[in-house]
Amino acid sequence: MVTPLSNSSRRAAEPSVLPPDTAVAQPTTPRGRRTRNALVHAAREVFEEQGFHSTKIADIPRRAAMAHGTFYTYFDSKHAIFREVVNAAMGDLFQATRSGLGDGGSPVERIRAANTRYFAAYARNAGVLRAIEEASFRDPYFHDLLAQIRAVFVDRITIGIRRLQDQGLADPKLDAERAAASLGGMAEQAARHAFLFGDSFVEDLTVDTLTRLWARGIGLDPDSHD
Amino acid sequence: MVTPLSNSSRRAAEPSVLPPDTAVAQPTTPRGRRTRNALVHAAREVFEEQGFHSTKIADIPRRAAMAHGTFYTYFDSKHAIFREVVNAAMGDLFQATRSGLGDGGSPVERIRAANTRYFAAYARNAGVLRAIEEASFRDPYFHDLLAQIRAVFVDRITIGIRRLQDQGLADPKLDAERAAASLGGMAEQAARHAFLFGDSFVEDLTVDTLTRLWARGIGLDPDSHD
Amino acid sequence: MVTPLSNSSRRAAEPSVLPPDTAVAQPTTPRGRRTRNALVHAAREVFEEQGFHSTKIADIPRRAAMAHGTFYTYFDSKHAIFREVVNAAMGDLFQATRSGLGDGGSPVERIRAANTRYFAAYARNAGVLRAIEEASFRDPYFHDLLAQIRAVFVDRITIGIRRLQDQGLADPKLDAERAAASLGGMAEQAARHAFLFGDSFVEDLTVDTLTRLWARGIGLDPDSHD
Amino acid sequence: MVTPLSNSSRRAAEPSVLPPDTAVAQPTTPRGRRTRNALVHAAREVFEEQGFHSTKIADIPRRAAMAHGTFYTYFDSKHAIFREVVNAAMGDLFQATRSGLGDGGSPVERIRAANTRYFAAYARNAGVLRAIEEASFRDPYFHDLLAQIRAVFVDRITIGIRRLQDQGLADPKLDAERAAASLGGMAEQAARHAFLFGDSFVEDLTVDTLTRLWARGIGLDPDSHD
DNA sequence: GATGAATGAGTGTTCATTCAT
DNA sequence: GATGAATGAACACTCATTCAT
Repeated sequence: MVTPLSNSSRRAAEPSVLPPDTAVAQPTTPRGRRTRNALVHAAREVFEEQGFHSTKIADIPRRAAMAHGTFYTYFDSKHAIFREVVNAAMGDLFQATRSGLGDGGSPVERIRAANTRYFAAYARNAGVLRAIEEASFRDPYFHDLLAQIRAVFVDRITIGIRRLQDQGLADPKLDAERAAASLGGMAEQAARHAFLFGDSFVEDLTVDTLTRLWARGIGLDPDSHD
Repeated sequence: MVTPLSNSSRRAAEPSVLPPDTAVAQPTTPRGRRTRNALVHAAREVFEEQGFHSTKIADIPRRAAMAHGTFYTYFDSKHAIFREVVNAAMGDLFQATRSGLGDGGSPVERIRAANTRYFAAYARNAGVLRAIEEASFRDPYFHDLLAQIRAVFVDRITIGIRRLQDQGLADPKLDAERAAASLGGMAEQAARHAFLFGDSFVEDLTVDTLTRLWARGIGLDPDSHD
Repeated sequence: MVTPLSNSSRRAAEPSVLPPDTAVAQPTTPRGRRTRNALVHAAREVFEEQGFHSTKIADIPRRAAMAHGTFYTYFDSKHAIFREVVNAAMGDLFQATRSGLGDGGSPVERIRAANTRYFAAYARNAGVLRAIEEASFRDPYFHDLLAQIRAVFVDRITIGIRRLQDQGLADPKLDAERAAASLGGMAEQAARHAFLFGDSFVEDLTVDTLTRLWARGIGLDPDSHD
Repeated sequence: MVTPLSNSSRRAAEPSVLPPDTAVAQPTTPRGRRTRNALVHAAREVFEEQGFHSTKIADIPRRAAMAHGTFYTYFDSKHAIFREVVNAAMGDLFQATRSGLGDGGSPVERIRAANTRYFAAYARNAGVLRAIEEASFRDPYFHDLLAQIRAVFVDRITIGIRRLQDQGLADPKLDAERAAASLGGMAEQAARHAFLFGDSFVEDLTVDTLTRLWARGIGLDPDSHD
């Protein structure tokens, strides 16, 4: 889902979505570090432009203006360097959707704010997210990664719904976790279409519609301001 | 989205999502027809098992127990035979979600019924849908195909929402088309997770949650029975 | 060379350039004869249009609007059917350059007339001649065939030069046979460029220039009329 | 025609018959240069032995004792490497027939000398010329290349004939360019038969006969020594 | 005889990976 | 470390030929 809502508490124990790196070699010299960074940077560009499968390993050192063989000094495979690219992008996604949340405003306003931040973060990382999705069809590592990312967001949303249920504001008959999965999926799908597949996207209208459906779906009155 | 709602009317003019076939040769003899069918069946199996990109052309005639070259008697490319497989699966998807609809019951019950049929049809064709998604990342033909399929479902849903708005049952402030896209996306995403990615799926609960969110999202009371 | 001059005598013993056919089967029924003829006719068209190597066996029955397999009822190979096509064309070439020759006029006029007939016959069979040349690079059969055709023409020319030398009209220092080969080659090359390679060809001027060079080359005065 | 005559002047502006190279990669290291050269050398051998069409790409790296894939490091296609081979051979042909020309001797002696040099250069490059002719039947690039080569030689001869006409030595009624094309064609055809098709070739006799026909054809007395 | 489907050896091309310099 | 050339397994595609109907 890769979708927000509250998040509120739990600044600490977000499960590590980012598995340990298994790069071939960690550079020991500054020169080595520079080369490695240049490769990762080039890789992000190439993956964004060409997607995962169309990217040939040779494309990456070529983009970084270095010799083909240099790639293998630092990475085993396309898979390995893509992990690095993904880790950076996912860090941004989590940070952006977490920071400055959960404070003021009515529940509906907080849903709207979370959705707005979510769309912004998704848009920034759309190229990488697209490549992850593409890779996930054949690569269990990236499949699981996406599942973990979604779980984080679903957890956040679940907590938010439960709190609203506890406060008597949301429909107590809803299965909070399943509702969170559904609503998060709705937001993710909207973002996928807007940013991965290039469907027309009018931000305000989309966010507004999503927020109305979401709020009313769980039993809030989207037009109230309490 | 690949999601239903009503549709009721318009049994006739669903726009053709299935582009004209461009097969290399149409067999003229029964034997040829059998061989071609065997290839298409084998292809469906292989695509379901291995996805689109991992499938090598040679896998298909091998699965059908015939010579490699026979493939090229009937098809130009992996792309060409996959179209055939896809056409059959999409035909089922449209038929199943269309037939026997829109009749009795309250609006909420009709939403529930449509979602139930949708999930069933999606499950039957999950393997092919997964391969289409995979192919769509690199192949504009399949990208557009998915867009067209979604458009058909969004249209159906849009019409249903508009009717409920006309009847004073649904929130008139909703942008019907955008709401349709969002709700259809919610259902599609749920189906994707359940059937493409193997998330746990408890049918009744998922359909129930979706239906509640959907109904209340557009302003219906999910617990009313009118 | 494939070039004329006199020819005069020797109506009989022209060496057989056309080797025995080795077709797979000679049809015994009228239907079979029709089928076989249709194949040969189609083959000529296809070879003229596409040349020898580019022609695929399947092209020939397809052009003749019959089943692919029928080809093998009558011919073993592309080579075999091409022989048939070639035999017919070579027959025309010999007949046309032989008939109505050697009669009236001065020696120069007879040379001019022979060249004119030669160019006409070459033009009629240009497509086949081009295909023969193409085939001759890899196929000794057609290589030898061209050599034999040239030999016939060179023989004719040699005899003509010898007669003129005997009559005191041509340079007695010339090696008649080698001169015949050279002059025949000059005419053949002119025809190749004009008809095989599509160089510009102004018939009168080309024939006139060739005839002047040829006549004066062997010692005749091209402007005398005796 | 690929035939000389004088040329004398115009040492400079011979039109470039050799189109720009379109090689895939130019090696940057000595090792790479060695490999590429080895491929070109091997290719020349293979093309000379087997002709153009019978040569399979795999034959070339095999002859050079390297891996199949190495071919594609430097060349796109058989066509591309053949261009390299051809460029070298054509360079020799032009240089050899140009250098040391036009100096001493009577006009007839200069024609004889040019023919002698031409036959020698043709013989050195016979294998490549044969392959070019073979390729030219299906490949416009090589067809045009042959046409350009001939045009260069015809130009040279035309200029020689015009000079002799201006000096009152050659028949003023001759169309110089067409005569050049004819005489050049005669020489080329003689060379083709001798070196491409293995006809018997007695150098002195052939050159002598050609020279006599050529000289007398344009109006010179082959037995005069002025 | 005629048909047209089936066969599979032959060839071209790509690209991840290794390795000598 | 960096370089870029060399490798060869993997895969796509063609087409002459055979053969059951």
